[in-house]
Amino acid sequence: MLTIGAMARKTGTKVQTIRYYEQIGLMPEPGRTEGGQRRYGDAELDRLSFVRHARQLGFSLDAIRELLNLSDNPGTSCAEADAIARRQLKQVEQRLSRLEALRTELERMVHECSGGRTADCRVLEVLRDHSECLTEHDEVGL
Amino acid sequence: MLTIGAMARKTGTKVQTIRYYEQIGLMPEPGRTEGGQRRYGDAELDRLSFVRHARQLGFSLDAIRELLNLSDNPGTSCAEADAIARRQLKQVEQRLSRLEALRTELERMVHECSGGRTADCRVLEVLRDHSECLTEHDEVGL
DNA sequence: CTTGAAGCTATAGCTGCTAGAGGTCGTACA
DNA sequence: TGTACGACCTCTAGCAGCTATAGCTTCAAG
Repeated sequence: MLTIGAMARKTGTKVQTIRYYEQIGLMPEPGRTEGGQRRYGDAELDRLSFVRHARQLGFSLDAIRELLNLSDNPGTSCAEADAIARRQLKQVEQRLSRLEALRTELERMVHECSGGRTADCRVLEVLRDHSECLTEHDEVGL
Repeated sequence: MLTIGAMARKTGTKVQTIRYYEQIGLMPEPGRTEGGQRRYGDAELDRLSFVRHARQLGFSLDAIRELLNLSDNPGTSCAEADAIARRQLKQVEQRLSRLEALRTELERMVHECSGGRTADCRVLEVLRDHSECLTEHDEVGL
């Protein structure tokens, strides 16, 4: 039987975060000692690992909830899990291309700065005048 | 004289967001009509454009506050603005490499899914067992 | 003079945690 | 058996950066 602290150590999660997952229904309510402290078994450890791993891959808590449901019903088609993963991949790709545009723009800003006075600082100038941008970059969004 | 709605349209900002920027001191308190409605001039429009553009480039509101201060004092050295931009560039580069690792991992998950039952869905399997990952991907962080 | 869009304030909510206060439990050691 | 002390408990508030709602007032066109 694992304490919440042991769970936290094994999964690299903060104790508070585990309690938060319980609160929002991602983790089940565990058993308690007589004094009211949580005690976990291996199933809960696996579930928490699943959640953490999915978070590291950038899945939202809502997506993870769905994935957990699918994982709990092993007979159903995996098409849905696949769809969720594809959606996530698409998002990551979109973010990547936006970030690449930003990198280009920032590099240009930084390389053109000659180190003089702010009056003619290229960094500030570019920020002042959007038309100087080579790329479109509307919304960074995560 | 521009209404808040006109400002919003011209800069692609929500009206509420402009009021929010005023509240946190990023935008100055504008003049008002007798009835209490905000009226803006060109200086405010420029400032808001600056803020929005910097946001699109991923700068935090705190960084923008600093950049605005520098922009307001044209005599000072632009070294600081340069430093802020470089910091931002570094962050973007870090995010890029993390996202690239995620993309690789997600692609692998998705490509290996054969479309069967969730019992042996590769997507769920990978999530269950972190050791199957080829790359390290601790923390996505924005 | 009326109508309706656009403005106003104030407050709460979103995601995904994280931190703090103030108190209780569990266990190892003397 | 007592006690010390770390780990646990609940509850609440806070972070970024907005966004949305409710309930009201103002502005400008017809």
